[in-house]
Formats: sequence, C-alpha cells, structure tokens
Amino acid sequence: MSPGEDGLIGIPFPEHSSELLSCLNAQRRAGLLCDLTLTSRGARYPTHRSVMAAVSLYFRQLFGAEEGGEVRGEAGGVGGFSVCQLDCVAPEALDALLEFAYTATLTIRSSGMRDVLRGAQLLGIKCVADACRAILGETAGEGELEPREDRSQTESKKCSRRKKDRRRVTKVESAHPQAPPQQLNLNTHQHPSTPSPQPSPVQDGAHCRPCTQPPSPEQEELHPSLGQNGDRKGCRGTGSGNTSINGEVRWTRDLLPAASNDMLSEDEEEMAGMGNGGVPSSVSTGLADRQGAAGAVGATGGRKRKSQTPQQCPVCQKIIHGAGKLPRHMRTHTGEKPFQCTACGVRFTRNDKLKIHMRKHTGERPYPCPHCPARFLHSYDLKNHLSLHSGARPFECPLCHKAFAREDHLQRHRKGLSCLEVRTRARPRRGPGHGEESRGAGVGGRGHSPDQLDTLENVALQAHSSAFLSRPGVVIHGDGQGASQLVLPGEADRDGALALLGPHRLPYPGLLWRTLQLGARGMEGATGGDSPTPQHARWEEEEEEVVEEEEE
DNA sequence: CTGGGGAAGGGGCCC
DNA sequence: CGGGCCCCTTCCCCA
Repeated sequence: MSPGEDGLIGIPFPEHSSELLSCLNAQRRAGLLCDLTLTSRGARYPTHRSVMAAVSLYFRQLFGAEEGGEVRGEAGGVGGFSVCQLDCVAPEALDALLEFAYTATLTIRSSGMRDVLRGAQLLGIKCVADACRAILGETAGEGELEPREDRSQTESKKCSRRKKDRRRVTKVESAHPQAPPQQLNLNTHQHPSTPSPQPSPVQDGAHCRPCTQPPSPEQEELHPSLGQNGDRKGCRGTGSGNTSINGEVRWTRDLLPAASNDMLSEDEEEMAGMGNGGVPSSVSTGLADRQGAAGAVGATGGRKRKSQTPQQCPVCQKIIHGAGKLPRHMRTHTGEKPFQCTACGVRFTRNDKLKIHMRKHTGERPYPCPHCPARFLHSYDLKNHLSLHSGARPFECPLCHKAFAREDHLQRHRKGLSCLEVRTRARPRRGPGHGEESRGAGVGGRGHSPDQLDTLENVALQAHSSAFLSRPGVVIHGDGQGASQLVLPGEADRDGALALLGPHRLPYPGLLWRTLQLGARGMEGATGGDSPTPQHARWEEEEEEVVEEEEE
C-alpha cells in the first residue's frame, strides 16, 4: 500500500466465497429466501434461482428468456417464485447436483454416477459432467483401475462392490419410498450429446434421498471444510482428490474439471487461466500455493524446479509436474491402491509408500540418530528428532513467541486459542530490544511513552494486533479517521482479532490506527497480487521487517 | 496443549 | 517419457 494510491486498498477476502456458499446452503436447507423449487418425481427441492443460474447453463438460459422450460408458479418472471419440474433428472442425482451447487462438493455413489452425469448434461453443469465422464470413462474399463491386481481378485471385488451398492440402494429405497418415475419434462433441453438413458440396474431414480431430509453428518462435515482454501479439509489440503469409499465417490470442487468460469473464484480463475499445459511461472494463490510449496522451497533453497513436461489432470485440471507423475496422481481420484502389503494386507496408492510401510514389518529403521540410540522410519522424522537434540525451535509463534521444532505444530498452535490466552504476558524471545519494539513500534506506540502504554489495559492485546497485522493477507478497511476495520484471513484469528480489536472496544482509536498503519506497512510486500501464504513461519520474519522499518 | 509417529500427496532427481 | 526413489509439507491421530 503506498500513499500515492489515493488510499485505495485491495482487500482480499479469501474465504468470502466459501462462506457465502455455506450461508446460501444454510438458507436453502432452512427454506429461506428460496425463490425456486425444483421437483423430481415427487421430491421437492427449494433453492435459489440465482444460485442455479450461476451453476447451470440451463437455468441461466431459462431465467434469461423464461422459455423452453416448464416454469410454473405464481409469478414466472425473474422476481417471482417458480416451480421447475425436472423429472428427467433422478431425484438422487438432482440432490447431488444441488449439493454440488451449494457446497462445491459432489457426493454421489458410484452407482448413481450415470444419473448425475445425465442430470449435469441436461442442466448444463459442465464441470460435473466432465468429471463424471472422466470417472466413468475409467470405471468403464474397470480392469484398468486395478491393473496390478489378480484378475480373479478384481472380479470378486467388483462383484462385492456391486452387491454392496445394491444393498445400500435397497436400504435407502425401503426407507424412502418415492413416487414412481414419470415422463421426462425437459425434452426440449436435452443436451445434444446426452446419451440415451441407460437403464442401469441401480439407476432407478426411486432410491433418492428426499430433499427435506436433514443433512447427514457426513455431508455436514464437508461444509466447514470449505472454509480452508475451498478444500479442506474434510478434504486434505493438497488436492486430496476424491475419496471412493464403499462405492461412494466424493469430489471437492478443486477436482472438478473446467468449472464454468462464472463459478470460479478468483484463485480458480487464475488457475483456469493457465490453460492446458500452461505452467504459471509465479502463481502464488490458492492451489498454486499449495502445490507450489516444494517449489517455493526450491526457489529459496537448494532444489530448483526442472522443466519436466507438466501434465494436466483431466479430472481436477491440476498441473502435475514431473514425468510419469500423472498416473500416480490419477490414483488419488480413482482410489486405486495397487500396492498391497504382503504382511498385513494394507494397500497403498504408491510403491514408495508401501516400501516405507514395510519397514514397520521388517523393523528396519534406516535413519539412526547420531546422538542417541533412536532410529527412525523416515528421514524427516530424524530431522525432527535432531532438532530436539540441538534444541532448535525455528518456528516461533509471532503472537505469544512460543517456539516449536516443527512447523505443523506451530500451525496447529496458531489455529488453537492457546496463544491468545497467554497473549497478555507474552514477551518476545529475542533480546531486550525486541520487547521494547513490541511495546513501542510493534504496538504502534511510537508517540506514546511507555508510561502511556502501561496505562492501557489492552496494550498487550495491541502488541498482538501488530503481530496479526504483520501477517500477509491481513487487510485494513478504512480511511484513517477512526472508522477502520480489521479483517484477518483466518477464521479463528479473525474472530479473535475482531473481538479484541473492535474499534468500539479500544479507548484510543488513534493508537489502533497507528497499529493498523504499521500492519499495513508490514503487508506491503505481501500485497500486489500475492495471496496470503500459509507459511506461518514467515509471519515472524515479516514482523521483524516491520520492526526494522520502524527502526529506520 | 504439546510432542511424536505416521499417512498422504506433490515435486525433484536420476536411471 | 515412465518409473523409482527420495525429500518435503500438511494433516491426523495418539499419548
């Protein structure tokens, strides 16, 4: 942020899209503000036409021209309430597509994938259709999925899987009897490429979950995950891909191919903008951050990225670096685990993981500590262990200055509330000057004498505010006249900071503003297009940079 | 809450 | 170019 920009500040809200979606989904489930009801074979799905128009080409066209579809209702116009009968889409598939629209996660049984594909094609939800096609294309030749398995074993597994699906279907069917299928009503909008309905054995649309059914805990737990980079972590961070458990396939939106642009968040658009085979030279947002973590190491540390024919995953569109890495990546989508431990039967997606696993059976611990008898399975375990010997704790919490030997422990610490609980007593670990910096420059107290600061009961809190503000991604809203707002990217951090730093709670708005200014300076390097980085260990460095700037 | 072990996924290097 | 091997990061789980 420079003063020459007329006070304009770019204020990213990385979680806004997911929170918005989550809120809309809550409204949908509560039936609030729903102005469109989709029906399928007796099941009713209240929804929002704006959301449907955003995800579905069909609804976009429908609401744009109000023709071609069977829209009935008190007021069929744009502002009215409509009922759209979609008997051509199986209720279960429609439910899944609605879930996708509101959660960016597609949760379907593999047995129902064809229904979902058909529904996605009919409704013009291209990314879902592409994903279904990609999966079906692989599952169509199921032998390819398990190339390393014994054929008979494969066949038996296929049978058991199908049986399992049938059992599940029967169970649900009996629990939720539905009206019999009706004639399709969406004929005029049948996609040209739509395959003729394949009456698969389990395609009976009667076994759907009614929309009025409360979300299962399994579904529910997905939603909060959307808060983190859209994935989550119900979804694992690094593009964990789908999971295929008991025939149920779940995709996060990260994995859905070619999402329509109007559905893409900024980050995703950036990724999509890379195009096929395009490798961003310096993409620093969202997924690129995650996948580029090692690359970032390479940029600063020893390894440098070698141009190695990056390939794009047809399912999630992710760029996979390294020759021969795409098949490995694809197994994260298919769930294929071709490498089985001969000792315990546990299966792995990768040979090297199996190899490491085998060390547990062989007792091999190839990484001995030179300082003690400890031996380790993994090199990084040894590395962690060595830091205990050396006492090195390079990862320090910028809030409470507690140091950790492992970065993930610092991250966990920061996600919790422990550092906030001790904030009022926290002092920097480094030399005496550091503490003064926190209270002076760090607190924004330049201009306030230490005595003045000591009179502020919340002064320690504001020391932490500077730490918050030095974080990349922390943004400031306001004009410096006391009406500023502080917003932090992290859920817990934001809430905590808003609670602590709300202007109405600060007896000295000027002090707050100086703090904000300091934080703004601290984030200068983090703005300019770069998104917040999850590398918390850098916060401290940036905090130090701020202090150094102040000292200059 | 923290320390430690382990799993999972991605990237780099090498053959 | 594919695959093996290794390292790294992130996350989950347990004590």
